[in-house]
Amino acid sequence: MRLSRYFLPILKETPKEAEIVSHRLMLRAGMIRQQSAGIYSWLPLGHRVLTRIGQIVREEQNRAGALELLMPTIQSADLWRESGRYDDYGKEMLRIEDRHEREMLYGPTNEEMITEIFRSYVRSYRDLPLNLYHIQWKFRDEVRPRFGVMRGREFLMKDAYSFDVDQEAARHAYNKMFVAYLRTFARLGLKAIPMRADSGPIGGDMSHEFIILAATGESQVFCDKALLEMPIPGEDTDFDADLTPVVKSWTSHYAATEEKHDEAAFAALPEDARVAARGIEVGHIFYFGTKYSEPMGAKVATPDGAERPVHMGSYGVGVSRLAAGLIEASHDEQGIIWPDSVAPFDVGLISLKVGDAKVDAACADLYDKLGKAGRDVLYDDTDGRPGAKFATMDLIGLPWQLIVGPKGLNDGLVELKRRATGERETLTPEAALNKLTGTR
RNA sequence: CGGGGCAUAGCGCAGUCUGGUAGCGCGGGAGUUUUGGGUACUCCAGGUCGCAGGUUCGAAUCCUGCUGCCCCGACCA
Repeated sequence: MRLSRYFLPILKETPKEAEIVSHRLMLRAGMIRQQSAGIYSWLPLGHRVLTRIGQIVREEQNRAGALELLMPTIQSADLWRESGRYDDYGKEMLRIEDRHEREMLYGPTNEEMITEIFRSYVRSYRDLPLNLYHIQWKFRDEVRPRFGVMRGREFLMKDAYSFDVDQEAARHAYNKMFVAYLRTFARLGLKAIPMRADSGPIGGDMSHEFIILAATGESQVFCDKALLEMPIPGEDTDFDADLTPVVKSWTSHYAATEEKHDEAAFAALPEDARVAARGIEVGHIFYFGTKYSEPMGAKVATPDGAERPVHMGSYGVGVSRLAAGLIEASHDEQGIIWPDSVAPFDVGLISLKVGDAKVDAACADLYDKLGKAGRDVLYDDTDGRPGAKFATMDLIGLPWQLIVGPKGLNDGLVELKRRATGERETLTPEAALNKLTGTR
């Protein structure tokens, strides 16, 4: 993409409403535009990031055997009356009325709807296990939205729902998502730590929040340092095999949010193993048994011939929140530092002198070859000052900056800068290409 | 939902106390200059001063009501 043809409304100054760093940087980098309290438009740069995060989440859900579908944002109040949640949910639910004066709502979550889908087709335990998910916008009318997309009212979430014949099978479904989440967050370049969460009356030990560590996180968390160095299950993980050992290894170390913190247990750890940090919740998985299947009549025939309500769990990932969470976890004074896996572009190609024949030709060649090698390139072909160009690239945080100017080119050289480390390297265009198109 | 605050040009702000017909910086346009880390200068465009009433010869400024937004707390993916 040529910057001259792109829509990248950079702000030099920080809008005053932005308090936390991710919100400031998202506004300054032209990623989002607030439309109303807690409601945002995703501008092209932000949209790319959102899409890439969603894609990684999707790939890992699929790998774990979950099936993607898409449910609507608008739901009928009747459905929620079946579970009893229509009256329980309170003002956080945005209730609306259609032209026929039917009561509708903008879904804050989809347990009822997925249960309705399940019950109308599935009759036998032979069709289980089943895990259905979608990536869809949700709306929760938070009293006080804040921190940009970190805590908006409208947000993009991946929510998966598992259906199993009994609790034991449901545990396996739970473990699969547990492992999928470890992989997902690792691929996003994040250290995410599963922490025991409140599971309500049914969940038992089957409820975990996945928390990423970031200096500016919203809540205090405590954990064993060992969790930060734990190996991530590989691509070749067999999701049909028993995953209990993996889950056990992750849950056997101390990890707790402030609410569940046990000072004594934490103090029992060796001093250098105690990590007290700030965290951001980016995922939540839990088992809730027959909470919805029972009242909504989602039953299957079991091997012994009886009909029983299915055991369910649900598994959320805050996709739009992750965009902000990633920035909280990875930025510096200059701006965002995207991990390679979610960066809106792989390379920022900077022409230091637009109009100079040699520079133009070298840039065009590099742009072309990088594109053909499958790299997303943002080519700054605008007629601006070098300083401004560098500042913009640093702000939007592309992993690599390839800098082409007349001085270097006279010696047949260009400069390659790694955004994360600030390392610069002067090399030939060919060498730069090799480096950028080698391993991702 | 309790407490506090803000609303003046695209963004950041001054002007409001003490009423007299709106200004600065950044950004945008034209140009000169500069040419490897937000260059300097000149000129230009851009505002129903959040909305509605009221007071007054005259309201961004005083009064009343409303709306939107932000911050702290409680709550939450």
